[in-house]
Amino acid sequence: MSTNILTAVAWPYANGPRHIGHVAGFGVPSDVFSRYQRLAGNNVLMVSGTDEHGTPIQVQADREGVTARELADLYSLVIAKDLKKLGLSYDLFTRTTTRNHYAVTQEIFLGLLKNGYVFPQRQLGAISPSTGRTLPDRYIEGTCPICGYESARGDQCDNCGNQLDPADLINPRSKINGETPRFVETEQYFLDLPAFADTLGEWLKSRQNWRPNVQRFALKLLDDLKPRAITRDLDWGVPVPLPGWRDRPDKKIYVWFDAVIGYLSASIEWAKRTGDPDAWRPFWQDPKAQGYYFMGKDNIVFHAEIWPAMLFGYSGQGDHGGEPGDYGVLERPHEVVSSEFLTMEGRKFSSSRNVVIYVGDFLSRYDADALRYYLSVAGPENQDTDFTWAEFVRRNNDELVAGWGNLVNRTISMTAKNLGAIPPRGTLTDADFALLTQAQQAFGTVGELLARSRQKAAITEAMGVVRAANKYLSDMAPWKLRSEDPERMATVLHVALQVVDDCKTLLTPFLPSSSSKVHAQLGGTGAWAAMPDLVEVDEPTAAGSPSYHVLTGDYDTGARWQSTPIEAGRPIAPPTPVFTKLDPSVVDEELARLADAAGV
RNA sequence: CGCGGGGUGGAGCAGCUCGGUAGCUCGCUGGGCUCAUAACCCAGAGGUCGGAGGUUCAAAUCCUCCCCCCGCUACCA
Repeated sequence: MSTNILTAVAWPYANGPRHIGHVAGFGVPSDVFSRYQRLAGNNVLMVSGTDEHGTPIQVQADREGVTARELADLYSLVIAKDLKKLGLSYDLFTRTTTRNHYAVTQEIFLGLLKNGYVFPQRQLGAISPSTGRTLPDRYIEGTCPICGYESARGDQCDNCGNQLDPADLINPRSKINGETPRFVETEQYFLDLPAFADTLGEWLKSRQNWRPNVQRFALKLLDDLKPRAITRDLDWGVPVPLPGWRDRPDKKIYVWFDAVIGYLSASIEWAKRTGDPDAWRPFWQDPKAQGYYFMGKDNIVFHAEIWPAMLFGYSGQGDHGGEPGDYGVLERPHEVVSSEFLTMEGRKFSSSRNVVIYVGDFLSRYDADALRYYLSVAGPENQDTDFTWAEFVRRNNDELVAGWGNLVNRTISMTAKNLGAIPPRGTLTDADFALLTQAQQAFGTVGELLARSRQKAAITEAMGVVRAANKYLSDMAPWKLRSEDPERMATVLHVALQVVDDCKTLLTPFLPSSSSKVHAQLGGTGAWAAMPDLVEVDEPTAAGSPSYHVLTGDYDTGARWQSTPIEAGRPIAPPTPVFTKLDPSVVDEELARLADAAGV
């Protein structure tokens, strides 16, 4: 009995390349989870895409002298290529600028409106006089009316710490171009969040097994629910689907409102591409389906509060009641899996200050699995963690290479040199049996940890089997048996090879590329862990729209989360190292590169 | 009193929900082995768990107060 599992991965924002902190939050954990669930025999739909609307894209486009669309085109592709290189197994990684996404967003908006959860209201907001666009608080600075600090932000003074209203700033100015913002009353649509206070509270309290910090944080948010504007004065975004609004160049749907709808629109797009337009429904409408949402902690508010509220409202389940829209009653997140933050050599990642390592740069110099290993074993799963190059090199060399890589290498090398093929096994001793049992039981323990998103504990457990196998080889010393007792040597190698094969499977969610290599070195045929493809596509049902690139793939290779008996007789060739040992000098090189970029 | 997370041997972390001789990985010291990308295995040194107080037969684990670090504060995961 397999479960339908929706892996909903936070949508990277396409105003520039993404750094390793981003993929630590949403990328690697969601892929580890999905790959495990597929191995475990569940139906997984993993969707995401680039988030391409909103002011920051527009601002960045202006800065680079291109249109918002051109900027989004550029970085959407850059990001997709990076994620492909990391081996993230999206069923569909698309974009928010598709016709399909616009249509789904507008349907959700109208459904909420019809049920009374969206209403218009006038609001005082800052506008850039030169462009007529909304100027978000964070783009406004001025002199603090309380302490006189000259670089106070629109929402808060960094000097005295007081919360501010941008309209109160003395000499307010735009951080984009220095002009003085105009504060005008404009009409916007609002999402009636207070109408979901009870529904959300009940739902959140009923959630089991969430990471406790996430659940606590989400519940706390409910204490202060206010209606939230879901439109903006902006010409870059999804049109508001109402008479008198649809064609207005200065009113669009708020980027966050459309971004979270991406999970649904991407599922629908995926279904259309499979040839069964209804294929998305089992992942969204079946109460037994499970949606897991992966993100960094700054996104909790959108996934544990706003998105569920939207789903409740669309399904007619808030204080105002209502009827479900065309998509029917939609299921809420089963679990919001949020990571904490990764810092960089003790400092916060900052693209603007060049305290950053971009995914693309990283992967041009180091293997994807080296990064995936680091992020899995030392990532910000439950607390903020610091990325240091010294730690990266150490983890790579002392754990990945010396532990797992060496186990593979010594076992296969000995087999190739002495036997040339997987030997049959003779009578098993207690020690043989103990090791084989430990490996088999690991499928239960590691699997259970992965299902609960305890990935650090899971990979640590898997590496424990690697260590046990290395110890087993030392204890058995098969190299001494070559002349004394070749038959016993064959059995020892058989056991070791079996456990290497088991470890390969146990580590597949974390290290898909290298597990595939091990699979091949053990004489396995066919693909083991499939990788995503980057393909250029057209809109499924909107002829004439521009084509675009998506990530997709067929990930069912038949691999399963279990110990599979190795076949005696399969030829074994001398191995080539699976992992690359790094020279300690890369630490200094990278630190120099970083200092150079930051202009320190 | 804005909110959240954290302070455990040299480094990175687990344990704390359901209190009972402090655990893991790495590093270090000594030894073994030589199949393996000088990798692997064994032994050992090293912490009294940010500080103070309290509850208890017993606290890293519960309560109170304080100190320090990090992040968030709503279009930079």
